[in-house]
Amino acid sequence: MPWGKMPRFHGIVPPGPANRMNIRDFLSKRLQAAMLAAGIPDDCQPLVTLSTRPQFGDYQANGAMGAAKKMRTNPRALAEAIIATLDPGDEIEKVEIAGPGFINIHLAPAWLGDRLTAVIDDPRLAIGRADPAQTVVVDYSSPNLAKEMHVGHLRSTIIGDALARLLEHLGHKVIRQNHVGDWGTQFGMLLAHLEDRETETAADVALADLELFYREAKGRFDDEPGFADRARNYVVQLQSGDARCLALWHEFIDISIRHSEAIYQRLNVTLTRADIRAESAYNDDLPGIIDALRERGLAVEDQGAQVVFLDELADKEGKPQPVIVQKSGGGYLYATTDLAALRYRCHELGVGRILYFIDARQSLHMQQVFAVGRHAGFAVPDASLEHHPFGTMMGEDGKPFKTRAGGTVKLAELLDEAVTRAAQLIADKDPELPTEERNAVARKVGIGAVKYADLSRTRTSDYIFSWDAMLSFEGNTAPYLQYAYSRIRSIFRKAGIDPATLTDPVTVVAAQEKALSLHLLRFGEVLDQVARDAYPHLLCSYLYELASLYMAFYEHCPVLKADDDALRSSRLRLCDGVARTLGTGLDLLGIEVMERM
RNA sequence: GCGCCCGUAGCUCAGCUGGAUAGAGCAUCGGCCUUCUAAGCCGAGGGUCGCAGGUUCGAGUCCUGCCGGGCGCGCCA
Repeated sequence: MPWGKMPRFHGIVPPGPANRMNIRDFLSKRLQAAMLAAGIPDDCQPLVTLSTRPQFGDYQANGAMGAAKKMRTNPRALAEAIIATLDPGDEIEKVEIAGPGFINIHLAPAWLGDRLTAVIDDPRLAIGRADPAQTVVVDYSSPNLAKEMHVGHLRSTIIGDALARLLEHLGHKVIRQNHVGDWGTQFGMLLAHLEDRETETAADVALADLELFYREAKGRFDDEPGFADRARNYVVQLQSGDARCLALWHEFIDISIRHSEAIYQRLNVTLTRADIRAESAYNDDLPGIIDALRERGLAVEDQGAQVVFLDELADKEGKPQPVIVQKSGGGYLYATTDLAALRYRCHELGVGRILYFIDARQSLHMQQVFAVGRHAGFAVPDASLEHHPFGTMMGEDGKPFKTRAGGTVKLAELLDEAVTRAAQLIADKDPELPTEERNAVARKVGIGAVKYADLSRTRTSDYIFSWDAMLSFEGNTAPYLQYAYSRIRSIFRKAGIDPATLTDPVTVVAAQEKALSLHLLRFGEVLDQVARDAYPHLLCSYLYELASLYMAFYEHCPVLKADDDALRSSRLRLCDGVARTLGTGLDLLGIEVMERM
């Protein structure tokens, strides 16, 4: 926005239903204004953060120390000068100076209660819709259709889905792109094997175990004389559009897609067949990509291949590193396909932002695709191209993950085990739950635990796969959050109250209520941060802390048996706010909640 | 050789533009179910934040070097 068109504020407006400013930003602006009034240069930041301990208030401003250094003055005296000019309004109850010049801010409980009441009154919990909305492509999951989905596919699928849900919730137009691998040499191998198998049994039966089918084909490819040649011949025929090969290929792809669809459905992942835009969809575009690169002088022939050398991809000595876009035999590579996909997304889908959730090992590849894509004009200049990498899954020995047999753990097996264990636990804890409900709860708990175990880790780090951690139902896990939700719903069920009918204000009295209120008011801030940085673990941490604070509140503050009616209705509303925040947050992570568990 | 990521409690991990006494979960030990679901709550022990320098009033966080682990670096995807 040009400066001239900036709205003119005659004061710093506190957060309210009409604006989405979070408390920290609000306090920052209020502090900044006070600093200016105290004669502090405007390049000094107030540095407002959450306080580390209750005795240091709710928020603290650490900017006085830095400013004092710049001004060569005493930091405590400067802090005094700042709070002398600070307008506390109705929002700030008390401001104190501590240590070398920390400014500790205590918010007014009455204001917190008013603010929280407004948030709870809002069906969207004061989470606004982006204006203008952005068109965002989220590229995720993208399994190889030659094989069955295994635990290694979890990260991209689940993290990508969480971001797609979140961006949609924030009002953006999200286009999911499942860039499945359905093309290339390995499919020749599978087709040759499929053709042989089809004569003896139905393809569906042969493909009941995709992984086994792949291994059989691979085995024949490596050992059986003549098989590899047949496989390669299939690839050539496939790419030249041979009808019989295409029919066979379609049959295989269809079965493989049905498998991944079944996994998505079990995982509560929003991807559908309509979101698939496979590698093969770009097959006809590939010659044009090479032509365009050559016309612009970007691709040159080198050792028989078409290669792009870019200065910005140079090594330390300034020697440009190669990006091969066409093999010496004329074949295309996945860089070529990714460039075609990039062009399609930028020029046909018209995106403002593309998020790729792809393994960190492909960082260099993504960097190359982005760089070449920009130079070639496949990417539009104002589109944000973002690779959000994730780490490698390691075994318990700290080395890349393999099962004892040397293979991978199938996703379907992991999910089965999770649901089975959850069902067992429910049978022990609550044998009276009707069978149908028990199954539904077991599914939500088991699947939720698996997803949360993955989502709650920092995306970029390598991580260790452990059955126990994946299938734990205690501590910082999805079931803990679901349990907190169910406990709240149980209160409303017991009281026979529909929380949507409540209109009473929240009054913040007990310490547990204050901590809970402050935390609830940070929800929007966390969502914005996750939408920007694509780190779902931040939302997990937020929700876990919310549930923790609620559990403490639950133990210490009776709701239905509160001392008086006003307190009772205030606490009921607080419960409702927590339940809806937990429910919304978990839904954005693709994790379901339940009325009882 | 070059590049990217990582190294925090016995184990698995957080640690938000550098802030005050580095936090959780699991595991261990001790309490709490005649009161809204004990998948819970309260408490205890457990750390030279890989090592060494540097910048800073202040470093787990920033810079340099080293050690250790993972990954990537021309015709696989």
